Amino acid sequence: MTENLSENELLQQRRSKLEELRKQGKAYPNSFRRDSLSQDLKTLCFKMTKEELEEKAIEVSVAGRIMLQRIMGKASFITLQDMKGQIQAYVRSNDLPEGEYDEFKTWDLGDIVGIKGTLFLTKTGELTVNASSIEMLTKSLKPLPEKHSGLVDTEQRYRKRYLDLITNQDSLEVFQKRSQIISSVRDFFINHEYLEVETPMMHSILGGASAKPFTTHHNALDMDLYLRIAPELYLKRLVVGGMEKVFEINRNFRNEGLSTKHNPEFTMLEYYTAYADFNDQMNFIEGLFKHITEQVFGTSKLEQEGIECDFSKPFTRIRLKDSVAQKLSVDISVLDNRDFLMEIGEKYKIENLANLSDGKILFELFEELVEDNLINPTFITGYPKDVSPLSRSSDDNDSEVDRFELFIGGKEIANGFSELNDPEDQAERFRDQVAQKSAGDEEAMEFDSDYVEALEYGLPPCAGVGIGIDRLVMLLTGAKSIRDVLLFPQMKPKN
RNA sequence: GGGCCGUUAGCUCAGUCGGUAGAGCAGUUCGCUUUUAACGAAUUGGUCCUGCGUUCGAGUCGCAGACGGCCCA
Repeated sequence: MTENLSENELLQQRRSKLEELRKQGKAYPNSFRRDSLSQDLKTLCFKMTKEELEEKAIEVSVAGRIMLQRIMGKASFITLQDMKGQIQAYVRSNDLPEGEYDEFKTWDLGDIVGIKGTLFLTKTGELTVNASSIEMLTKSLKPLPEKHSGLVDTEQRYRKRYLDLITNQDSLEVFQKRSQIISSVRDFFINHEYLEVETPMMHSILGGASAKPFTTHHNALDMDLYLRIAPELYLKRLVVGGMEKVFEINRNFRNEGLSTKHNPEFTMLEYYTAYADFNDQMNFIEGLFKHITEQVFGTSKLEQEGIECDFSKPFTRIRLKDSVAQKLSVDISVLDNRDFLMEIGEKYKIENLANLSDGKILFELFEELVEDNLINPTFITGYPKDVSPLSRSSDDNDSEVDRFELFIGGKEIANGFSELNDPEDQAERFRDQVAQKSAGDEEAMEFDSDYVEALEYGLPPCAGVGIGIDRLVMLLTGAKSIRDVLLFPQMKPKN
């Protein structure tokens, strides 16, 4: 927006207040230092009586944004908000130098101020700073959203997240929880001797997942690069290099539509463990979830879609084919029958049916019929090989791979498998991907010969897992949209 | 990509059958020394998302578009 002459009256009023501060040399100072945060003071004084507080006469400096004002003729209450919450201050004309109270009365909601004074309890028992000195630290030129409702307009909440955070406590709490969840994940891995690493975000070969990429260009090298869709192939190179336990928490980019479940950039946890298989990883995940829920929420029991889930108990494990057979109330053996699969596939309107392999049809049926109903934490195993180009083939069934996905609340939360470490098998799977790509599959991988070479040096038997952090945070905070767990979700620019 | 819904004061929202644009909060002015969504009185403030059309007259009806939300693919 361009600055124009007919500027809003509210803005003009505040600007002239700022001009007055400038004249007095009191605009935007940075010499005030606080020594206390709102919630810390409340915790400190929690059990003290009015008399005890008076006797101790605790001197504090607090700072924050004015969220509420109750202005009276010669004394006022204001509510300050800082990073930990809110605290009330009592500003009395008699306790301030001549003229300051009148100046104080021109302060606006949203201004950022510093206050020094002594703690006391009001007659209704609220901890309050009795101001002995006050200072305007940052004049706010724009009025805050309405004080009761906060910022409601969804679009503005995403575009101007700072206003959402100032006025909506719930929103702030989601992001505090997000931070705690990620810390808790890091703790868990570091305690289990994993090394945190960062691998390239810009890839010259597309791989590690099935997705459409963003493309960018490196000028000096005059070459196109993809923003990564997954870190997998780099992390496994590190395992070849002897980093036997590695994890990375970082952004992936996928060139797809936006929805309540998708943002073009999203955060992924991936980790790899040498000398472990997919069964070990399922056990490990159970431990991870128990750790996160207990550490962040203080309980392992959280409600999902109206059902209480206990994350301290072992998760349900069921084979993909069994779950589909159960849903259809048919014997598992009929799912090996192509004609039957075609018939059911038709019934559930699966596209391009004739060109799909049996495995792919089964997979699509699973997504269509079963996925949404997996509310309690459930591991699905026995994935078809042709939807899993990087997974190790199952020892006892050549058409399946040693892979699982974890579903909670009807959403896919984790995907893991025993890694394919046979370079010849891997080369074969890449060739298959390339064929699918030239047949028009935009999401197919490219042949990564450098990766195959790494495998030729020897990737120890290992297993890896990817967990979508945004979805995990949605799950644990009850957020309905991924935009509610991303500070700045992708939006179209206005104008 | 398709369907439905939304966009009115800084914010939260009303606006009937097409006939001068409304409230609460915020702001301004006055009063008020323990209030707490402070209170009482007065008062300022509008690109009704944009464009085109219908009409004597459009916030309201029609068409197109922008942005957003939800659902579906």
